[in-house]
Amino acid sequence: MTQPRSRPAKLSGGERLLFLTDDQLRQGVELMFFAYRDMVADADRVLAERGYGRAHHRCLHFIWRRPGLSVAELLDILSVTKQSLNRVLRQLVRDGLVESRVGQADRRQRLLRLTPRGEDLVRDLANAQNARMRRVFLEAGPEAVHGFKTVLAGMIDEGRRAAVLDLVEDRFPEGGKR
Amino acid sequence: MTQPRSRPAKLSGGERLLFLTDDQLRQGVELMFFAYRDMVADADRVLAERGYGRAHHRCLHFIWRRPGLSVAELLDILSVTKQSLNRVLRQLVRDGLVESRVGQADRRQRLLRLTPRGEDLVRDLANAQNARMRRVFLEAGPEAVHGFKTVLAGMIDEGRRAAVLDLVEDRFPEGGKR
DNA sequence: CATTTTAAGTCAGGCTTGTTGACATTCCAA
DNA sequence: TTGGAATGTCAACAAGCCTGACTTAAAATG
Repeated sequence: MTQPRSRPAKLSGGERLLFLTDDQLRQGVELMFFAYRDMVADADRVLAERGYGRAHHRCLHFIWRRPGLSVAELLDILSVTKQSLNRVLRQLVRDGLVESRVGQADRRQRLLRLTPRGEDLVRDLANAQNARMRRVFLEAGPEAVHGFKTVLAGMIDEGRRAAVLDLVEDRFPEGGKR
Repeated sequence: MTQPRSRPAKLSGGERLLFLTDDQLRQGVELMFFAYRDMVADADRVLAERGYGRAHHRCLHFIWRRPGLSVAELLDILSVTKQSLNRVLRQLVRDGLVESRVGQADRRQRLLRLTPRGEDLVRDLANAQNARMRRVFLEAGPEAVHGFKTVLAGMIDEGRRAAVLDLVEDRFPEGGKR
């Protein structure tokens, strides 16, 4: 930091590791900040119309992805405290977007699923957010998208990475759970 | 740069547009969520030791990047309200991490720069965050990193993209401003 | 010069989303 | 049967964002 950014020409043939300078890393971090901010803004607009926030979005999204999951499983995905999740979940149940059933096998559990109205909102949110992604993916091309995903996957904490990728890529190693 | 770089094969076959399915878009969004969350956690740990939050980090970071910028310019980069920024900025000035000087050309302005102690904290924060980026970039390789950046850049709101990329890539088109 | 506009800062109050702590319920295993 | 673990709820608080309504100072404008 505070070093002169030397910039010796472009990536020339045998030039390796030039993409690992502090400057390159900083650019990666800054791009994550700006891109993430603008990405979530799309969904925020839809949420604001209905008086919800990002916490509600995340909650709805992962219930949609794994219908019938327990509160504990959702807690694990979101990495928040159960008290924090519960406030949000209570609103969604009260408003009829999420249904909470007592588990049959273990009656301590509450198993969550979307109601039809919940599915409607999730669809609206996905449409808002996917529009940006679709345009960008199309412009950038499959090569770039592949690199994008590779880097993002690598940024996930090592200990959780496998489980998160199972979720994202729709593999369900513990799938018989409900 | 935004051109699809014509490297055939290498990906999952010769199929076209398969990377634009709703499922692929969803994966992109989810990966952004998980990767961003884990990335900022690195800096959060350093911040928590000193009693600061992410708002302080962003503030310090962009003052470091553009020493001598005005409050209005910082406001524009961060896209928050001045009340919100001011609370944070006041703490940083009080704690001696940021210096606020009256502008010479326009004495209404307050021009911001880091003190040596501010630079120390920025360095610590950058080290914490860069460690993850460096490992990931190294593992993923320059091709993937290029794709990563291309996609992120495309996700920035079109109206602001050019200005943001000037900032990120260290070009200063409006650089004579102070 | 008088007026208007701009830059910055402040006070008051509200919302979302995160936190801890205390507690009730349910299940299971010693 | 009893104690511990898992699950969920209630209450209180903090961070960090927001809006709205000002004030002060300086610059720009007519």
